[in-house]
Amino acid sequence: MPLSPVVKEISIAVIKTACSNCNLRELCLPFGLSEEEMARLDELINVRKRIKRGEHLYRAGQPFESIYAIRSGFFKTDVLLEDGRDQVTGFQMAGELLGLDGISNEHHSCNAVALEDSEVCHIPFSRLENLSREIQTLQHHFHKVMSREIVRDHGVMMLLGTMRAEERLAAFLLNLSQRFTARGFSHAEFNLRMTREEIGSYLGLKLETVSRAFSRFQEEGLIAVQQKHIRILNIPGLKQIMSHHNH
Amino acid sequence: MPLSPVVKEISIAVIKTACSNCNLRELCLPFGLSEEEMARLDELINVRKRIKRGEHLYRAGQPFESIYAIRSGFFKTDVLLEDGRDQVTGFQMAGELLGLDGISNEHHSCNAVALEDSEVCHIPFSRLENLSREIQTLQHHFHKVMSREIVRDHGVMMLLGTMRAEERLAAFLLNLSQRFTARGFSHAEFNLRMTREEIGSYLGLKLETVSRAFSRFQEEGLIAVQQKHIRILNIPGLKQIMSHHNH
DNA sequence: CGCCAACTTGATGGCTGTCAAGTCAGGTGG
DNA sequence: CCACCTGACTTGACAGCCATCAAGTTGGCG
Repeated sequence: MPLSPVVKEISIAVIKTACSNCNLRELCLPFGLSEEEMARLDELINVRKRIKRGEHLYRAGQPFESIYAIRSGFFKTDVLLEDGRDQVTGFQMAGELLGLDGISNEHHSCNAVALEDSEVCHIPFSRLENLSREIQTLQHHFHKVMSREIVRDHGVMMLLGTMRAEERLAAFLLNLSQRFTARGFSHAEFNLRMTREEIGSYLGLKLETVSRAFSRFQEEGLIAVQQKHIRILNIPGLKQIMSHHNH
Repeated sequence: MPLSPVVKEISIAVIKTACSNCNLRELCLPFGLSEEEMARLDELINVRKRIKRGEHLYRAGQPFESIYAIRSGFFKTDVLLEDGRDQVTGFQMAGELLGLDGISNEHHSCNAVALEDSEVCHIPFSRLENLSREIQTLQHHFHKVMSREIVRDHGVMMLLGTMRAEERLAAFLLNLSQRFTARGFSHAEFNLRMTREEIGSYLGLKLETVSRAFSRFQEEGLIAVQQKHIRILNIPGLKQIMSHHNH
């Protein structure tokens, strides 16, 4: 497990918050809870932090105490190998949880970095465990969230293990589109928060290959790219590329 | 989520069992429990099933009801894409849990196949949730196990995203060796339960590439290969290959 | 003994990495 | 306001790793 160097203090503003008023509660941890149960969750999740673009929410090696729910913004997580190689393991957006990897060792096993100015809800993990021993719905939903993370990771393994560059990028764009849609944003038009290099790292490709694939998609009329701005023009076309698997 | 066809009934022998007598309890779910707590877990995990080599423990698409602890034997899990591609997502051995991916959807998202005659303990999941609402140690340990699975998957993503063929195979062998050691077997000599094709699928390589890498390791005196029998001769050498990352 | 699956080894080709040069956009300072 | 600078991106040329195709070998089992 790579240990990170001493961490400089990051500027985090702290605000009161409440799940019961949060418009993400259908996506996030409170899903399925009654009014009264949600009030109890509110007692626990009462701190919100602002993280500025580029700042770390946590770093690999730091003691694990809390998980975080993204209230707004965009994050990446990445892992570092001893020999200097690193890889982005995921991009997280509003309503998703960060820090689940830290439960296993009592230490975080990856870095979480804000890709834009963001706000997260701070959830002390032992208190969450306490509460989920009392609220079955919460317990079960939390287990589902962890399990979903495992399933997601299997999907990424599939992508990395069996797909070619353009298939990977198509899958990536479709995934982003679907997640933006679930949050009420346009499914067809969005700004990428990450660089080509970060996309490449996530997809197991070099940034040049990502760039070429974007250009190729544009030539074929599947998308319109202008730097970080993406418009998806042909979703079925992308799906076909994703599962072409041609010989 | 790929749905599997109707599943033929598999021959499963059912036996009484008990965690308190199990020599894997330090690796498995009962870890850290008191005598009395373990007795309560025993009430829940009272069925053991035999799975013969080649049989499925469960299939993608089947309703999820239970997780399984491997009592003895060896499994693989794999996922299938709509277009026919598939990939092995993991190899599991004694003391490890199977089925965690099914919690998220109420349906299994992968297939679990025995690679040798095996025995598993059947753990009804809702009863496990009930009990872990009462036993904090059990709850926390279960969370750790799920989290460990996430961390493991990140490691595989790293492997698939950044390593070359020989690095992947070295990492794979070292991982197997370490897990055999943890179970009291020789760290240096073991039989592979899986084919070259299954290793390749897991590592994102073709079977020919796996075979060539084995031959290369043998030429270099790092291992001795005879079909499925492996002797590891030079662990530091393998570690060096794994993290060579040379230019 | 013969068959078959699993494996090994060789030859070739293609995808993607690498190296390099150039373009673009945004931010800073004069 | 504009020039400049820098990081991000694009595009091209080439090379290398691994996939593909093919042939042969091994070992287990009926």
